Amino acid sequence: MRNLGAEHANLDQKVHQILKHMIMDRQLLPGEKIPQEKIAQELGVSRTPLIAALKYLEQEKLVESKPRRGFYVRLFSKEEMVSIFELREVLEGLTARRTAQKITDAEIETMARFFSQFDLDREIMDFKAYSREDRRFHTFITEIGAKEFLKSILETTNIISFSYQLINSEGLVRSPDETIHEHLAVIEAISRRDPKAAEELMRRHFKKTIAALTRDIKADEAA
Amino acid sequence: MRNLGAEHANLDQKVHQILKHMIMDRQLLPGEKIPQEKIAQELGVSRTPLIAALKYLEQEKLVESKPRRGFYVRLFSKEEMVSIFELREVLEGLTARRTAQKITDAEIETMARFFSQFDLDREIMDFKAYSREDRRFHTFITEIGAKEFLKSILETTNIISFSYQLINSEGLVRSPDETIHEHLAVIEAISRRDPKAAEELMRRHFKKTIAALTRDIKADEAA
DNA sequence: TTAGTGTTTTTTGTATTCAAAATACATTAT
DNA sequence: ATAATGTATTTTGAATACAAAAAACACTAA
Repeated sequence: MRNLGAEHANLDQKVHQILKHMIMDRQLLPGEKIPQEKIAQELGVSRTPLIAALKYLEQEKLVESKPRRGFYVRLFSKEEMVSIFELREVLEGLTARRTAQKITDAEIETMARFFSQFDLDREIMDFKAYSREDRRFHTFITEIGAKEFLKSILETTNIISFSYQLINSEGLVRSPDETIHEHLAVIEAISRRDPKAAEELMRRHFKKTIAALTRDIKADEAA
Repeated sequence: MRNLGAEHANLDQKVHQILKHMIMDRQLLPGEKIPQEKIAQELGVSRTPLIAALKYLEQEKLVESKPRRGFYVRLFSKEEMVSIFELREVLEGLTARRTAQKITDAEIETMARFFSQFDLDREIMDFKAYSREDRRFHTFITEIGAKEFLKSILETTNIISFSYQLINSEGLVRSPDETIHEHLAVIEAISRRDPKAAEELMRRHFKKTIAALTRDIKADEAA
């Protein structure tokens, strides 16, 4: 194999992205061991950048290293999912606050179009489309309100909750008909440039999701 | 050199810890380039685990990699310090809430002894001791209230604020005589097992610090 | 002097190598 | 058959090797 060594600046970031997608797309299943030599060959790189990428993922908690045994795709329990949503509650609350402080008029216009494809009077059937819009919305807010540190944390917590959809097929904990109103309320508060309300509403949105998750867990335990 | 390779399970975690301390203790100064070969030799390891450790630190934002140029100790501006304290506000707020929910009686007793060495009627002169107690307190709360993900994020934001002392020699933004009452209020709320108050008071504590920091920045700009 | 150019040295990113550990496999004894 | 033991294979963690890029240095020409 040719020595790519000095030609590329960042082979491990590339590998990192690929692995992340493999986990998100469930090509690598939770609990599974990651075969280093095999994947390295598939990607046409040596184990060096692959291991670097795996260590990134380890810090992002998407992967776990058992010393002398290798890397395994991480498995999250429902309890851990609750912790992750609690984190998102405070982090995205902060993001919403900051966004309300610094959003531009043009951005407010763009934001107004989010969720407009969905009719409030009719039951939302297309979960996939709604889930996608949900992500787009949270990403949009993040882009405006979060600086790099917060952004990188949010990115990984988001990926975690979306890639480990324990609840239903599209990673939604609650029904769109319930959450769309909360989303619109957040949008409205940000448009008003009301940081306090934006943070409060975003947190309430997550708190409800956490409550739903907790209920699910209790139901499981009863069963 | 002896091949430690297969004897140790985790050389890079060890190197990571050492580097972290070198940054905290200002043996490596912000902006400085990290000489890989030199440090590797000092620690008696090869560049492999050192680079792995540097990549950990990169994700923690303590270090920054300029492609093809090497790793540099990260430099934070006052504005970025504000962002970091905003993060701590919401994260430690969450931690305080969780701690109030699950603290044991024994832990409450231990917690009651925090800051007891300081006399409320007398001006606190020993900044170093106070700073140490401050850290101990935040670490104590974290141990109880934060699960792994939150814990690891808190650890790095803490290190950043304490290692980049822009304000005064011990990394304190405000005077102990001011903050000790806030600390005691948080302790009291947690002892009462009042999650809401604990979170609220912890956040208020940080909000005041952020306000002080912001004032400093404005004063700088005027000068 | 100073700017520009060529040359040497150092450092970087990645591949390769290697000993030790873990695992898989086979063989024998029960 | 099943368990216990020994042997071969694979995989891991880390050192080393090496080509290309960057930095340091030296020399010449304005």
